[in-house]
Amino acid sequence: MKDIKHFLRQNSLRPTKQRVIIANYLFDGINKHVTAETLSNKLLKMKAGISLATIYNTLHDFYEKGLLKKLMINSERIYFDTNTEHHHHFYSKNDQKLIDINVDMKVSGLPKPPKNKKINKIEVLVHLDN
Amino acid sequence: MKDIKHFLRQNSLRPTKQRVIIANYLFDGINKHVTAETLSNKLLKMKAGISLATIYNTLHDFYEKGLLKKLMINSERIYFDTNTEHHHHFYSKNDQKLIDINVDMKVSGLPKPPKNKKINKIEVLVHLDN
DNA sequence: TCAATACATTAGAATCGTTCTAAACTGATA
DNA sequence: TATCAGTTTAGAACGATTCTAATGTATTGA
Repeated sequence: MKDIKHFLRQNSLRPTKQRVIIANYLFDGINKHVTAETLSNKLLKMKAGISLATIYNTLHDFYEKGLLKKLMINSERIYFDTNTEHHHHFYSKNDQKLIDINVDMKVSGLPKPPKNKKINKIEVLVHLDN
Repeated sequence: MKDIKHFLRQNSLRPTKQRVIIANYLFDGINKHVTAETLSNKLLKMKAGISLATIYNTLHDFYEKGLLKKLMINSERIYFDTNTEHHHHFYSKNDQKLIDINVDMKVSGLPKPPKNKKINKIEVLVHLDN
């Protein structure tokens, strides 16, 4: 796709074959949460012969350009989120699945941060049963 | 310590030398956040010759008995928290340090959970700059 | 008290997600 | 279109964690 190439160039990323394929999938307008593994599986199904190393490289390249958000939900794998706006998540441990919470939420009763520290951002993770 | 042995027995854990040493350190009344690595370092300083395997085993044994909470803050290591009450955290990525938030906080504006799912718990992580 | 045994500890190997390496390849540029 | 910086790749390396299986120890019940 032309616009994906343009999009990559705009973000100082050479539109290589692999990056175009991955970007096309990730930025198709539907927000996604992927890990290197889930992305690899998806690409295998699409018969895009992209090596695991490139998948890792590309996710990190995109992350460094601010095209992806990194989520640290559990310590087993790193999730990348195509929704880079500040938002929160439902997390179902059972399904290993994340769901965006796109509504505004307020946290009240927050204590002062420790001396010399400033609050950067507040992350709310809503764990789901079942 | 007598009471630590008793405490371990109460939790169906044999009070072995290693478990007594580790429990004595972890449950000395001061809440702690440890990883296998930080605990290992601490024990090395105390010249308690406890193998890494035992440290992992013990942390998991304590966790399984509900004596520790597992925290998934970043994906590099697993944190164990001696404060097993429901509470939140400040997190300084810079210092790789966690600070308990023990006051009550309220989250408002939460959307309905997805169908057939129930909210288990809400975790608030306050990221600190600097 | 002591032998039997069930449970714990340990060193080192294995595992698994991720990163690194260095050689081959390719998009951009002049 | 030749050059070259940036990219891809297979496979090695890495680091946290788990496993293995041999050795050690707390508990039990006679």
